[in-house]
Amino acid sequence: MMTSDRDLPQAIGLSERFEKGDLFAAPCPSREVLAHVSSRWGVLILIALRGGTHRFSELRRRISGVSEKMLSQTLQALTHDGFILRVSHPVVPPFVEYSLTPLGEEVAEKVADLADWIELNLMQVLKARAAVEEETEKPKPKSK
Amino acid sequence: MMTSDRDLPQAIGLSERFEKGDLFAAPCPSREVLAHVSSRWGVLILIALRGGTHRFSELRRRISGVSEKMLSQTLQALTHDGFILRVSHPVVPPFVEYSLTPLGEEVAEKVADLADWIELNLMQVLKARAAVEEETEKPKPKSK
DNA sequence: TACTTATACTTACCCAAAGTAAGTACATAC
DNA sequence: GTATGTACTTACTTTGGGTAAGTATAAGTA
Repeated sequence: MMTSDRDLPQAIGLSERFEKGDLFAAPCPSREVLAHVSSRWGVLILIALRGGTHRFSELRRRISGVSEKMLSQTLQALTHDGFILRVSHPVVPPFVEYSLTPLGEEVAEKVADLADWIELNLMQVLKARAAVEEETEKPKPKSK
Repeated sequence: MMTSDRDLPQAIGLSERFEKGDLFAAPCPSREVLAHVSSRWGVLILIALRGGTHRFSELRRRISGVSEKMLSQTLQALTHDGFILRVSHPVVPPFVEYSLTPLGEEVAEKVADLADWIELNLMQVLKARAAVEEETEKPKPKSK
């Protein structure tokens, strides 16, 4: 009963049912796209590439904490979605360049806006956390 | 050697080392905050609450596909970060209201911007995918 | 000559996070 | 007295992410 969407006839394709995209609908492909760009490493990759073209190993060094597997995997997803352009030079050792497509630059901007907000307001969040913890851990210090 | 940050003396706390937040640094708490707001359900919850106060069960029905466990868990994380205000009325059956704090409204706006972009440009992404697949699956149809 | 380094990956393995299903306490409606 | 609705939590299973190692090749070093 939670999956009422799945019960209706699916003669028409997903892309026709969601020309505009509806994130609140479980079967809408926009959720997948959002998952890619808002993923832990997707965000950082998009922001890093705003600075221009980068090689695989440059991204790996820039983004502290990514494993090669996840970097590769996330780059593939974003390339597949048309946000990133992958140019491979068939030389040895391998030389591959990644850059944002026009579509990618647009999302990257939105993602960067969000990231910037978080970086700028980090202290406020940390303070809010402390306040919330105080309230919930000792319910009545000396309330009226 | 990838975790060079962990090797330096940690006499000072994280919040002092990152007053401004640096998402590219693995040990910065801003990554955690970003993870909460950009998580699969975090995004949808924040957007849903932009429309005003909602009860737990209302959110559950609105956000197609969330389990009660994940809704509860994500609400707790966002409440803990100070983005959401939880007001519990001690009646039976339970009545709990969730709403955005001023801090929450700010992030929610950024998140909604990103979400809106994705919903609006879904078709472009879907087309880009088709194009990418075509290129990679049949390398040379009849190239020059 | 042999060893090391560097590149851009993939693959096997493991564990933590996410999803599923059921339980809880109480009250109102049928 | 059986069912329903509320806001959760808990136990269990599955999936995804993280870690480490492997791969092919060439230039650099001892």
